[in-house]
Amino acid sequence: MIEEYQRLDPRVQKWVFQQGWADLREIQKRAIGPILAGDTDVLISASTAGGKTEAFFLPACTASADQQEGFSILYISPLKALINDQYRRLEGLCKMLDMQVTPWHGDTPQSLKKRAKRAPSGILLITPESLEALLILQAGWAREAFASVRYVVVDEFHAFIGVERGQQLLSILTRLEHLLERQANPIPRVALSATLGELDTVPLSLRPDGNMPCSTITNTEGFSTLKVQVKGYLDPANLKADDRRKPAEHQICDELYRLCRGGSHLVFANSRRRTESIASQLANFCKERVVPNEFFPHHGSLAKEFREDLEARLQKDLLPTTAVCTMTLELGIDIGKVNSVIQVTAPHSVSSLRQRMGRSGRRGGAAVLWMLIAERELCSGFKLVDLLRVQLVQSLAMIRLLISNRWFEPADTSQFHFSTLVHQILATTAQWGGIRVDQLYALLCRTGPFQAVTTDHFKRLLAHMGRTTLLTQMGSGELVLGIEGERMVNHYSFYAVFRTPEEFRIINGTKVLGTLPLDTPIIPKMHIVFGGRSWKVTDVDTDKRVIQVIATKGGSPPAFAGEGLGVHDVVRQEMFRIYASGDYRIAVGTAKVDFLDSTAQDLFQEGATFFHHSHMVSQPIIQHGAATYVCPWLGDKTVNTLVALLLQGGFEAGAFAGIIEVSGTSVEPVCTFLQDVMRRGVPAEVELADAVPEKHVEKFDEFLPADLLNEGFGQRAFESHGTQAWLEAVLTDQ
DNA sequence: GACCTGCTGCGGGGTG
Repeated sequence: MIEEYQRLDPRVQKWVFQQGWADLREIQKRAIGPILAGDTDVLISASTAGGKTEAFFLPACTASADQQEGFSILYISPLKALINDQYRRLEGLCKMLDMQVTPWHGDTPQSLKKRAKRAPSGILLITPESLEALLILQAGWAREAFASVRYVVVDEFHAFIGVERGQQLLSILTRLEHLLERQANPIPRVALSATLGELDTVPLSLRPDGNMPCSTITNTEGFSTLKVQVKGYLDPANLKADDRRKPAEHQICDELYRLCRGGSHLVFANSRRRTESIASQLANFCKERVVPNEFFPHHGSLAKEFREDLEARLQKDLLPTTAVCTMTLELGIDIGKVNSVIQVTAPHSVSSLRQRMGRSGRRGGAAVLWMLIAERELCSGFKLVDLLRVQLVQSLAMIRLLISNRWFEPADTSQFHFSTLVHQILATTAQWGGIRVDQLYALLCRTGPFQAVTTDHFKRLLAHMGRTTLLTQMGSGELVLGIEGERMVNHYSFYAVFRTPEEFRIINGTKVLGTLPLDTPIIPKMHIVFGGRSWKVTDVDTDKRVIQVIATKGGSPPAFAGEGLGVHDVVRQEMFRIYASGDYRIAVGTAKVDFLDSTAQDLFQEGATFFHHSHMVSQPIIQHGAATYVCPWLGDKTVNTLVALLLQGGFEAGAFAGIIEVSGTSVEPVCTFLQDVMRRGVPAEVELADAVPEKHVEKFDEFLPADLLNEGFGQRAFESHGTQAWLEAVLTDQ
């Protein structure tokens, strides 16, 4: 391996020496060959703080240090904060090589942009949205400035796979190669990513037409040691004023105070609302005990200065600090490692749990995960979900899948992304001024990322875009922007492909505390919790979109916006396995490890006992109280499909945590109906979507014709084939 | 019963 190091530019070697590094990491050594060769795409996959950035930049800078004119490295990041980080980190190395580095995003000073505009050179650090703007507004300049680009590198690539923004990025890269006439001789794409699930599928996510081979470099180190404990809490029913029992959240805050004070921890509380509420309770505990506060909230609605202060405090590691946070501290930002990670309420997915756990484990020590789960004290008339203790069992299933099976959810790459296709049709048309239909289809769907879109889809979409004046077809057959299309493309809000709810600024006096996405009314005199403190609303200005507040004591949390996503088949099947065996423990060699405290064990026994008394091992459809329950123990696409079918059949049905409740009926009519559905065959996803009234989920969905909207929505929400298979498996013998 | 990300060009006013 020493020879690999020798292949780096002497000035790069000198920089490595100055860092005081004893040696390069394994992935850094292994990346040198493929990056220097520059004849393949490269996937570099390693855990947080694994040295991925240097693995790319050391050889890439070696290869391009002496190129004088034009950008040589195009670096793309999903976060502005990450661009600023990388700018600081690259300064030293690039000074050594006399290379220019330019950060370029919405907050970058014009002076830096102007300098690069006059004399583009070296490394450009940019967001997909800013790159989109360059292609649309400055295509001629871009063609010159990027003419000799040697590498395109995408940071946090996992954050792009299978989502709208990733489709846009891939489409932009295809358009760039086309603009530079590099189709026959593509620019190598390098993806830097946290460890990914199914590595074999990633190259196609990086280059959908497979027009260049891909080298994969991963580090093999996993968690060295792992300590996990699940703690259960009982939320008392009918609390009275003089009750000595405490609500579950209060018990959890007591526990958090004990576990966290004096150390460095991350508490993931899943919603901004719960994040606020827990952080403010913990801050109160510190106040009551007259000790300095060390508990702070961190989420996307909080003003940047509050977030950055907390990030800096965590990174400096001089004072004990606990961040109560949402996924804002899950990836990317460099905050170092913490003593432990604490998950309050069930995680949303195994992959997110895995990312979070990766934040723990200092200096090669054990990673520590606590999971605090509250279930309600049982009362008469309770629903199946409570009786089964589903939240607890879902958490146990996720821990087992992560640790025993080393499994986590793969990205969903089967979507059409019609909304982003509308955007890319407009963007490409704007970039070229005019374009032929066949060229557009070849670019976006044959070489670009919209491979699932057929020529038939494409024609129907273009016809609709013509009818709604997004596009106009010239006599020559060329497409140009229509009146509505011009209006959209010329507004700065066009460049991003994801939808944002309307936000209000929260202001105390003259100080902006942060922003709040609003979909429920906030009324004057209402009390809210924000930024870890309680406030009283004094004024709501709907024109300026401002909420004025003054400080108070106590108060109920604000309502935050958001939408749900799906639990995977594999998670629900693992839950079924745990219920059926009555055993959640993890096998280590021949021994079985228990990782629950006594309250959690009791709660689990309650759920498992109910499961067995109701014969749910063999009976997926049971009656309880005035309702019948259908329990497929499959992912939310199948659950959604069954609910849609039952509603069409005239039943009243709804689903909670994967369990379908059909009210006011018994097992027999439900079975008869589902057997009938099975014999006729489950309708296609697109037909099920037709019965859903509100299907506008993504930003440009409102510009789709009804048939494409149904097809796209059906694909993301339903699963007909799997539902048919489940019906056949459980109903055939009955 | 979620969560997160991003954005141009131009004109007017102040400062050195």
